[in-house]
Amino acid sequence: MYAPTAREHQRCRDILGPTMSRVRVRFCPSPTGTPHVGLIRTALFNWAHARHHQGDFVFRIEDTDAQRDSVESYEAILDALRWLGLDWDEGPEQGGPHGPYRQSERGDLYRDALGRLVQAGEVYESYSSAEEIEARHRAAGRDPKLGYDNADRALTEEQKQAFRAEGRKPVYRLRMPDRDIVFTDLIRGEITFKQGTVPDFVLARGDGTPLYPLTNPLDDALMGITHVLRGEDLLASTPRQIALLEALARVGIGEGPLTYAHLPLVTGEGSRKLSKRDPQSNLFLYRDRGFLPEGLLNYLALLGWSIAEDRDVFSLAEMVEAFDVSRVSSNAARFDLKKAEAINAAHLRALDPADFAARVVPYLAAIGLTVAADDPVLTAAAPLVQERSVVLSDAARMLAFLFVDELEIDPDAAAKNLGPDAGPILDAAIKGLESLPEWTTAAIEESLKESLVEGLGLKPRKAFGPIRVAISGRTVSPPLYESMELLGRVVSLRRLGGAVQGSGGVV
RNA sequence: GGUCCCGUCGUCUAGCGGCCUAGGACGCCGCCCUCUCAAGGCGGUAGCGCGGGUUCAAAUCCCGUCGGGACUACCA
Repeated sequence: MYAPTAREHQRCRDILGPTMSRVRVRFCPSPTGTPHVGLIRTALFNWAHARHHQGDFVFRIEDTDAQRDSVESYEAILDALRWLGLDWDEGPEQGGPHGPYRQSERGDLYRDALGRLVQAGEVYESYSSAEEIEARHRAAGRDPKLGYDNADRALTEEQKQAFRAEGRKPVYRLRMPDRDIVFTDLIRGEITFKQGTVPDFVLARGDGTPLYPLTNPLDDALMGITHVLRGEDLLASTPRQIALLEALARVGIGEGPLTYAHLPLVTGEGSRKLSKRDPQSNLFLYRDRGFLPEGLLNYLALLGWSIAEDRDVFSLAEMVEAFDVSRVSSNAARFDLKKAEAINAAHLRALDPADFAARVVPYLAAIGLTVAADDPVLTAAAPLVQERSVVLSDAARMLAFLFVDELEIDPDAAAKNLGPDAGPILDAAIKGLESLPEWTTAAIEESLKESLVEGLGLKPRKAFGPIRVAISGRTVSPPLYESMELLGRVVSLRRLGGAVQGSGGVV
């Protein structure tokens, strides 16, 4: 029977807070571009946190930038989550009590909140241009890159009138509190931002267009979010969000600051954040190659989290059971394709053979081969390639020779194994095989060994190379005798005969 | 420049003051198995950035230093 230790209990309280209220997390991508593996890792950790605590996983689309957002990208994100099996309790195409879940449809809410903040004096109109701010810093001998200097905090009505008369448009800025902002990050511990280091920031344009710094925390408040698990790249914006959440609470929206956990960055080669431009970041490239959702998710989980000291292959269900955000590592993690492949291969090998066969079908289709999931040849051959594959496209490629009419022989393989030496080997093989009473793996093996190893006195390696290439077109293939049995006597002999033409005939 | 985060094998990590002559995994190397390639088995390679301090005892706590990174938009 499970009994939490004192430490686990304390950690649980730290995570849930004193009220132990229902956990609600959110995944809130902006639909720009292709889903990034780092983004998906964030979704995974949020999802796992919600499921572990029997909480809610809210999915929200932050499409407030008409310039960059696209429907393709929106659909790609939904496609990605569905492919991976990360289901959401509230969100697009699912609904929920806090909708709409696309920010482009929440304009009224933002206007209302902004109005309340302005009325309460939490937010003020600011007319300084970037050039003016920089000029003031220079004049005062300060670093010009310091950012906004809070100069418009106390503008009088006359001054504002004067600016408007010049035709200038204001922006709305939140008045930051005059004190340090301290919060406890679930992963990093206590973090302090000194008073005065975070300038008043822009919430909305003069025409009322709400910006991310407003909409993101506001929606969190409106949707009752309790925990924010996000990339470390957003750590620096936390004091602003806390200040906003406090201001919102004062005007009757939400209950103040949330609990934060800043996940380590996912880096690429070198130690830089994995770029959106780097193909390695593109989730769909992994799907196209035939990564399994469970394999990729398992690997992504390893980027910052570990399930146990001596294990790193696990299922999603096991992850949900064990996931504890406070045990996520705080240092950046490099995306390592080799390891991702190894983890995926482990999941691939663990698949039930019929399941594996069914999953290979789309990858056969991708190379132009229409094969039914219950095709007997596929059913028989799938297990032979299952443990030889890292991704499903590997399996499809290895299986292809069984389903093509005209075998295409890899030129390198031919050069290596179908040279002049091959003629006699192929001839001897054909001669032995032709008279076989039964076309079975065992019979084929016996025949080939007899005619080549014993008959011609060849080393097995030397003997079977040409046969393999003639049969499969490649130097790497499923086990030879099984392959020949599956191919059938007629096709096998035809391919061997064809190879003789191409090699021995040249001599 | 400023603010903040981070620093254990090449990489991802375990480690929460004695169980650490630092454990696992990927990678790499070697051997075994073997019709190719895998898988599997066995063995090996390699790490606490540095300097102080606290302590009987530090990878673990503190300070400093060096190094890396993120952010620094009327984008999200």
